[in-house]
Amino acid sequence: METKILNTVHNIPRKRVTSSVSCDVCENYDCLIKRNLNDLEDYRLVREKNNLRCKKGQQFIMEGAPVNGLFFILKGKVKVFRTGINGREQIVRFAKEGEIIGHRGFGTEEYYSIGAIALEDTKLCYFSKNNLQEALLNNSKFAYDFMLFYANELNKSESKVKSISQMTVRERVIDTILYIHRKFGDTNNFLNLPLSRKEYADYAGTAEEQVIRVFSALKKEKLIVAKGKKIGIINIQLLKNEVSEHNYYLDS
Amino acid sequence: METKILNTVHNIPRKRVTSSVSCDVCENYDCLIKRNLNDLEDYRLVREKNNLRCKKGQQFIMEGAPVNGLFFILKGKVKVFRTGINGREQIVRFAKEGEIIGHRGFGTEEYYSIGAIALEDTKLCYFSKNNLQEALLNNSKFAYDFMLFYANELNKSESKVKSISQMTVRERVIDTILYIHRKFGDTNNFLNLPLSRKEYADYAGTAEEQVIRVFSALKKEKLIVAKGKKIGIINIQLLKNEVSEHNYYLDS
DNA sequence: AATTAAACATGTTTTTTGTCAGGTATTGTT
DNA sequence: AACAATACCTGACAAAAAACATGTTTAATT
Repeated sequence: METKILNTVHNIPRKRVTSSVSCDVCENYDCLIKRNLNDLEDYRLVREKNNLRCKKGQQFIMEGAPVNGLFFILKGKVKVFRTGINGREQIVRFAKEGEIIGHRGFGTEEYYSIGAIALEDTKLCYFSKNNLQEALLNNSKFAYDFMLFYANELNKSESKVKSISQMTVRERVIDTILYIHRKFGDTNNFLNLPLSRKEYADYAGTAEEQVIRVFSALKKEKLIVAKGKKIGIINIQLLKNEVSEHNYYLDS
Repeated sequence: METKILNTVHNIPRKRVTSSVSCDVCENYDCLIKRNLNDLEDYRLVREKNNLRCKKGQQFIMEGAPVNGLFFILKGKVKVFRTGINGREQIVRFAKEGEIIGHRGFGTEEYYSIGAIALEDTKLCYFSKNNLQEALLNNSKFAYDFMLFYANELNKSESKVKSISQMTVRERVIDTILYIHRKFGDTNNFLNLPLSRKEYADYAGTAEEQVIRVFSALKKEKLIVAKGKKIGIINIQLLKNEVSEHNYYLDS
């Protein structure tokens, strides 16, 4: 158990700092920075940003490390987690292009309460806390956008509180499948983000065996197909129906 | 079951609009508006604010009602809840002087996802969404403060996700007692906010009977005293120890 | 003061979930 | 191809929690 925690921390290859990619040419129009770029070009925020590359499986935020800045995903997929009792991993969310990582530490928190691991080769943009603060305090529209972003995150988080405390294991697993589908979509009817049963469990807040059982049941009921990590949804409506009483609305 | 939901909605005495209390003379220095008052005096936000009075037990936010503004508690205590499956009430949090109610609806949400009930006679300040928006978009410091506020709320909410999914019922009940104690304090060793076992259950995410059982156990173990709704903590350290592995940090 | 309703309490049963133990299949590595 | 490692799967059992039943106390109402 103990070792498991440590495993995720040691032996991490150094992040490579690439030549900085300008925000001007960025394609992520969902990105909060990009959306406000017109007003921000003069700030150090965008001039001094850094780009990082992470290999698949690499952890780029450690739980407990001091917060010096904030990451945006330029390209790739990431899982955000925290370690609970007995080193039990809890996956907070999955993130893709344009999303922010580490913002939870931006408030009064001095240290990251979460860790982040790249699920595939990932490019990140890094903005320092100071530069961010400067931009926010000098641009009310930018600060307002950031505020709305947090407000939405809050809504999602609270929906999750509700789900966890009121859904059954089966419902939570279904909800997780739908979440992955909403967020990452599918190609050839297979979800675009391959996850292990363990990862489904860590997100749904249950044990690996339970996920396996639910998957087995859903396969028998012809609601999904599952070839190893490749999960396909056969009847999304029936799945949605099962969780519809609870406003399923966790993240998008 | 169904009727239970409805009961909370009908037959509500009209809110009385009192002569507006100026923010200048307000004593709630924790209030986000009050803290930024120097920069905000020229905005309609503070000039056009309204004051409302609620009797004990009165609901002043209905789930599903459109969001037109935002409430601050000038004086009193409030419970914020949402209705889950089978009309099962889930208490999101308790709030006191200076705190904001209804901010979850401020993001993209058009309708309140929560309801709010006064737990004692309560005075509220009401700010319209438009005026708030005007002030936020013209004052970066104010927007930044609001952003930080949401960031902190997010941290709390996510801590709660962690707790709920990893704590036992007993731990969650203890955690709730400690939460009430942190937030409302005690006098003569009795918590300042009297709640029913049902309300403890709705906050802790369990059933009334479970809370009663845990209370009984804690009484036998001489960790608390309980005379009806009056709950007193005897040994706070032992209680804290039981939940310390989990970062107990939900709200303050 | 009597009556009713609400809150509190506890024992029992049932359901759900977690854990353990032992498999097989799949994948990756040498 | 052989091997190890990992992921996947299933059954059996134990633990936890929820639901039910029922009784008692306390508070509210007439």
